[in-house]
Amino acid sequence: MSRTVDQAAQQEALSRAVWDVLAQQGLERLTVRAVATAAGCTTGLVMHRFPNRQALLRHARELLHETSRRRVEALEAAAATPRGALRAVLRQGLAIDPESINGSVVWIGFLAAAFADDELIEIHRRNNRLWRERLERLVAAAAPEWAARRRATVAVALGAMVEGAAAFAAADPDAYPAAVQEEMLTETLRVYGLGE
Amino acid sequence: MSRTVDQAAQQEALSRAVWDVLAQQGLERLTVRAVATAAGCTTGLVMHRFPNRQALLRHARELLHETSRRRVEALEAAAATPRGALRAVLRQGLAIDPESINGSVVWIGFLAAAFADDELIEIHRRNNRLWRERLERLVAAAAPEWAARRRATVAVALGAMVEGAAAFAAADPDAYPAAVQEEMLTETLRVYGLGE
DNA sequence: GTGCAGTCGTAACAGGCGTTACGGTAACAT
DNA sequence: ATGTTACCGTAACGCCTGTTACGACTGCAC
Repeated sequence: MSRTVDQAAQQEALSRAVWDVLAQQGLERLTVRAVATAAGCTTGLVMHRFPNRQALLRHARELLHETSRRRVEALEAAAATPRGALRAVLRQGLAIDPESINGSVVWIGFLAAAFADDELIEIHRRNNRLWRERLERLVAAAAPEWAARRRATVAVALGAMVEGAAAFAAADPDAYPAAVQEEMLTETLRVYGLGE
Repeated sequence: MSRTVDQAAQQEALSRAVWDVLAQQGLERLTVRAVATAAGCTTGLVMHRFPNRQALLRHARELLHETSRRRVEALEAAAATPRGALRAVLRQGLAIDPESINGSVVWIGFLAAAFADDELIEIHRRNNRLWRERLERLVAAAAPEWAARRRATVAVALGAMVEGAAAFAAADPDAYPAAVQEEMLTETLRVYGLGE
């Protein structure tokens, strides 16, 4: 064997650099060179770790999904009640602080990129369907008496609302402050009979 | 004077070409050459009509806002009741047929591009705030007894939900068919006491 | 110590990008 | 008819892109 480095850690660092560039410079400036600069290396390392730019973006996308899935699962496990879990999981999808605003910008960037990359759109669909199933499970736990169809409809409504609010807030944080987003979520859960 | 052409019509045709490229090829392939090809001309005409690429994108963005505003106003005027108007206006924001799915893809593309263009984000904010005010007015007309705060909260909730659903449907039309989106909207209006 | 394999920076490549320059053409004013 | 002016295709410019090739370096095996 020759010199050993932590390849997975390098891939993760490069993926984080992808997120940074996407959040701070936008999709159009998401170049291999910009990612390398953000990661503090050169294109040599980037192209050594990934076969091409597409593979880099896909790995960054997968890692982002995995990261947010883990965060969501922790929230779900820590919640005291099913309704608390539902609210906590939905709340983390909002863009209510600099970090989550960044996350939403990155999310939109990846979505826009996915329309020009079959594999990226596939990753999006797979993870979005998992997200939707999770919401259905949470809604079912929060309102066990509901029929499956109502659960599904409400899960879609809540998921779409959170995602749309995050997009609005990412593009115009002053117009959509945290309090507005939180009240929107609380109020919608309440009228659906899912308030705590 | 010299030869006369309809400059506004040309700008509109080029803007439509921008939408087409954005919908069919994505933001990354939205080049001046691609727009020219889609419009059936050369880069010569594009650069003759617009000082640069940014101005082209901004014009296309403004025109898109104006077009959808006109469509919304027609729907509003044609509605029989305030609640019918609210529902019709929200409904047109969904992605429920090939045309509106295209529109949503374009919307996401412009939003992603706006994060790297100060003037594009300004255009987005201005129009998004107008959109939000329109929803507040429609909610006020549909529920005159509500306090201003509740009107505002519900307007944000409904607007965000529609935008999020359109984004989900654009990325995964099979998973979010028209019926699912419509039921989501109908159900949410109903629980908010805004059903017809 | 020597060989070797993985590491990754440097430099170059071809291709595509936005933009500019130029010139032939076409319609209007006179 | 002629001059003039806007039109817009063609071709080129320099820049930046993703990708490849190369080679110096590094640490392990023996």
